[in-house]
Amino acid sequence: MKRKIQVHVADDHKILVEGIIAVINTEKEIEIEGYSLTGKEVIDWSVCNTADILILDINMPHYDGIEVLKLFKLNDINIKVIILSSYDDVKLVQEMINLGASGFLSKDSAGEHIINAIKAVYRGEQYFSDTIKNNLLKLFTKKDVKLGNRPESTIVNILTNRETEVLKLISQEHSSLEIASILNISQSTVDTYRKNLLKKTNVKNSVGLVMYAVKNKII
Amino acid sequence: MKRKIQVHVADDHKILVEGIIAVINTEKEIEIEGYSLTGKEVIDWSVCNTADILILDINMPHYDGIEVLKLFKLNDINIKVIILSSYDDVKLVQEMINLGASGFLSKDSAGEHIINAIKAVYRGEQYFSDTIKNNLLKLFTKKDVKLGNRPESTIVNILTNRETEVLKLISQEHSSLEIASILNISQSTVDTYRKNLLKKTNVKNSVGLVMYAVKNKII
DNA sequence: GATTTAGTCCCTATAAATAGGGATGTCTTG
DNA sequence: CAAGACATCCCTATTTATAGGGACTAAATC
Repeated sequence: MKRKIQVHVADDHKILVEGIIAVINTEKEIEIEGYSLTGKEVIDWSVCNTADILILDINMPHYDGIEVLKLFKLNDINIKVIILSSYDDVKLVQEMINLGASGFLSKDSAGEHIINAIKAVYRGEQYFSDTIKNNLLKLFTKKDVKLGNRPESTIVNILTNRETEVLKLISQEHSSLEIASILNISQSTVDTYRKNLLKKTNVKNSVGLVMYAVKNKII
Repeated sequence: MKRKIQVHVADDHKILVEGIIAVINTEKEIEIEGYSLTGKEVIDWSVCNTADILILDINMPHYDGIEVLKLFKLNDINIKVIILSSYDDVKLVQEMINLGASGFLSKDSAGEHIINAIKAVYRGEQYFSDTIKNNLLKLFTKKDVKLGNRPESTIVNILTNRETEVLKLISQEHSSLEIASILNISQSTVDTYRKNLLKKTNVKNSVGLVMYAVKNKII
């Protein structure tokens, strides 16, 4: 008898997890290996897992999806990952591909897409939901136009780790001085990050930064 | 044969909707009347609905849950509503009770709770998920302690119209000077509103104000 | 080996936000 | 009518944030 595709689901919304399990149970070739409700649980589970595919929410308590992926990369854990995202954020997609994610599903897509995504990723292919595909296309066409004029580098602005850290702390209502002491760096450095953040995110002030952070699920 | 409880589900995440439908289908006494994926669809559906209970996400495109409730109230639509929320925001709960909601489920609660919530609300009771219950209790105990000392009025802080206007403009990255010119008042006045907002919302700075605005769906 | 990227730090200024106080007129409500 | 809530304005002073510049190191990339 053919071995079924083993899937692990990680999302902090239990209802959603149950939904995905229900959908997957309609498919003979796939079966649920288990599920996690926090990033921590995923990390613990990953140490000695036997599943083929992990369906991973990017927005979870303790460790979020991106941190999970980073840890996977660090520790050479090679499970295939399908990202489950509320926002179809193209900037995040790029980062997550680099971190080893193979598929991208948005939560507003129908259940049948999960099945297709799992099968595709199991075959070694990449899978993108339609909304994400469209957004990626838009981005690439935009990029080409800009590159035709001048090779501007500020289109796909991925924040650096440090910039993201600072942004998180800003969003937690910390002042530059406080952030400096938390990160053990000088206030000048924090101010530099603030300047770079404003430039990269193309907003006017800290309020804009927070809105950016909220929209991009950084906090 | 006894008539089943008819439930309509409204959430922009189709996977979640399917999950809820799957959970509800395990229960004999309840059946799905249909579902909506946007606030607009809910409004259209509500005009001539036959369902007993609406499970409503507060966070949806076009019209969000709160706007839907407001329209229900305006048009005297009397369906029983169970709110499905990612945040267990107590301040919103209060507003939504006033707008006629009967139940509150957080998305991180298990599927069985949906069944219980539906049955309770169908019987005419109110239903609150555990997290929301705890938060409400906290709020009330806090209130009582304060009232024991001095009748301070600043516990359940509802912002005034003008304060809300200013908060919205702050969240749109405007400076105090800009806000003054937009509202045709002096900058001093805007600064006064900022001070009052900081005090009422109990946050440290503009960043905190924006986070407050986001959490309370003011923007 | 040269270039780029990320992270770090500094200087000089100006603009904006925060903190404390007080004050006036309107309108509603007990 | 007195009390409170709301909206409006002003003053002083300090703290933060923003804007512009430059500069160094380590690591990765070309």
